[in-house]
Amino acid sequence: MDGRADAMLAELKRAGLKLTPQRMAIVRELAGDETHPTAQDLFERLRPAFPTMSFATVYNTLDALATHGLLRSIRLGTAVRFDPNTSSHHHAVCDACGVIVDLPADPPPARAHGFRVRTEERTYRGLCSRCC
Amino acid sequence: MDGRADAMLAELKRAGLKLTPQRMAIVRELAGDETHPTAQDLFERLRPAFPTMSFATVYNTLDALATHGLLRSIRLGTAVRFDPNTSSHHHAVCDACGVIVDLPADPPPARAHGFRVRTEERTYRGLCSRCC
DNA sequence: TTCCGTGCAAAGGTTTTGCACAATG
DNA sequence: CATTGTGCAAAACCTTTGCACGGAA
Repeated sequence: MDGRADAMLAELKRAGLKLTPQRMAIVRELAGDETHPTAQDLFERLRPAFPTMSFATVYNTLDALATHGLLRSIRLGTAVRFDPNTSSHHHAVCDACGVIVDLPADPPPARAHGFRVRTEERTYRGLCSRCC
Repeated sequence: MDGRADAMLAELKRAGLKLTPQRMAIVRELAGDETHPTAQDLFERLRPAFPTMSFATVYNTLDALATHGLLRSIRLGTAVRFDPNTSSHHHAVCDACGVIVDLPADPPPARAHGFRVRTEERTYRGLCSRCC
C-alpha cells in the first residue's frame, strides 16, 4: 500500500502543483523511507529510473513538500536530511553506525526562560541497541 | 576582567599550542561573547586589527579550541556557530530578531528507546521576551 | 633551531539560481 | 493555451586542505 505517498500527492495537487513523473517518483521514494535521506541520496536512487533528472528538480520538489508541511527537513551533521514523518518527534543518531531513529516526543513547553516556544528540536547522540 | 580568556589561553598553552597574536585575539573576542558568532563573524570583527589574518587561521583556532573542550560548536540553521559556554545547556532562537539564548539544561537521560545516550542537543524556536 | 602556525589560494561539498525548453492542467 | 516544472550549467556559500614562509618556544 502507498497511502502516505498518495496523500502527499493529493495534497500537492490541492495546492495547485503539477504532478509530474519526477515529483511522483520523489514522493513515492520518500514516503516509505525512514532512513532520513539527503537530497543526494534521493537523486542517486532515482537516477536509474530518471537518468535526466537534475538536482534542481529534487531540491524544488523537496522545497515544495516542506513548504506544504508534508515533510520535515532536519540538519544533522553537515547535511540536510528529509523526513516524511511530520508528527512531533525527535531524533537519535548512532555514533557507530550512523543510523538515525525517530523517537516520539511530548509537545514542547509553552514557555522557556522568557521565550514563547513554537517548536522544539532534539537530537540525541550515542549508541543504538545494535552497536551498544 | 578577562578570566575566561586567560583560562582558555592557559589551557591552550598547557596543551603545547603556541600563543600567537591571532589566537590570543580570537580567544579574547570569543571569550566574552554570548552572541554565538560564526567563523565569518569573528573574521570580520578581527579584520580591522589583523588585516592579514585568513579564514584558515580562524578555523584552525576554533578547531583547536573545540578539540580541547574550550568551546562548543553548534549548528543552527545553515551556519556553524561557536559558543564559549561549555556547560550543559540548550539554545533558544528567536524567530523575529534572531537572538540565540543559552538555557540551562538537565543532564540527558542515560537511555532512550534502546539508545545509550551520550549527548543531547535541544533547540527551541519561538519568540524571545522582547519580540513576543 | 625546531616545530608549529600563518597566509594564500585553490579545492571540496552542498545548495541555490537563471534561463530556455517541455509538459501539465 | 497558460502556467508551472524541468534540465543544464554556473554561481554562491561555507569549510577544508596543501604548501612555503615566518614566528614562537
